Amino acid sequence: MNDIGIGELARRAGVPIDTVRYYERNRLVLPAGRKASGYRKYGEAEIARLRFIRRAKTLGFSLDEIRELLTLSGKRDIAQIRRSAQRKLTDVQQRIAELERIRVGLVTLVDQCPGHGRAADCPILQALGYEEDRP
Amino acid sequence: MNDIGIGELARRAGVPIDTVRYYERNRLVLPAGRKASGYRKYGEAEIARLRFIRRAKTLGFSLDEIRELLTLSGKRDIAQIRRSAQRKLTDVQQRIAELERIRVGLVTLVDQCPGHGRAADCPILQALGYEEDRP
DNA sequence: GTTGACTCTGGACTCGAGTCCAGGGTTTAG
DNA sequence: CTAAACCCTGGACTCGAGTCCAGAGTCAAC
Repeated sequence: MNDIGIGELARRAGVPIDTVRYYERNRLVLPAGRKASGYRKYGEAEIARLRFIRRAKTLGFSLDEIRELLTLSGKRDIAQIRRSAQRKLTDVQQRIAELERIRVGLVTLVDQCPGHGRAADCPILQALGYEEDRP
Repeated sequence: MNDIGIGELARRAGVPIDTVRYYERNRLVLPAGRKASGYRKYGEAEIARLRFIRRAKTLGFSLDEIRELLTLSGKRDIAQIRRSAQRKLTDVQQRIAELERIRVGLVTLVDQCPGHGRAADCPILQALGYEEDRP
């Protein structure tokens, strides 16, 4: 079950090989080990990790943020874990709320759009144009 | 209420001035007009638009995608609007679902983390490591 | 009517996140 | 044994999304 090469890893995780090596250089995914030849070896854990990275990226997290997310549970200091996790959590909740607004805007657009509106009437814009004069 | 300059627009929307001009070059925000001097003029609509762009970006949308979102309701062909909006909607729903998984992972981490786990036990990883062998 | 803040254009620069070689070794199927 | 497919390192390249000038014009207020 373990011990797949970088090629298979890349295929199973859905990213290019070069990207895997790039992530390694940036300490996001380390090989489980190396063969005598120097070939990288990976297992199931690395596949999951890569898939997580891929998803988190489409959600707008930077590689730095993803690295943080991934190392959260590997930390020693529990208080610090909780603080970091709490911060990320707030962030994630905000993102969900904003996507929710966009979703509502899109639904409105899909099933009620009169087709005659100015840009200013756009339900998506309306869903997002609110509050906060100084960010 | 209308007729603010690029400086005030930038301040109110929370983006740098250069970015506003950059967005203009890329057809995301056009000035409402120009003064005799050539100075750009903006109104409330542009503030809302810029804020929308800022938020959408943190959600992982590219400028191209955001342009699409913004022009959706300005189109003539209703059928096409509905198709595009439907596609975006699916996308947005997926993002929400994945953020929801991350959120659950973080909550778990925050209020149940035993502090002794291997990386493989990380609730965030677990929340995202699933399905799909070929993407 | 000059000073300081604001704006213009055009182009160069940066930075994150890859992507793509070149020039080699390794593994495996036939 | 050898060809095809895989993998290695190091470094150059790209692309999106800004960011930062230089050199020059404009506006407000004193």
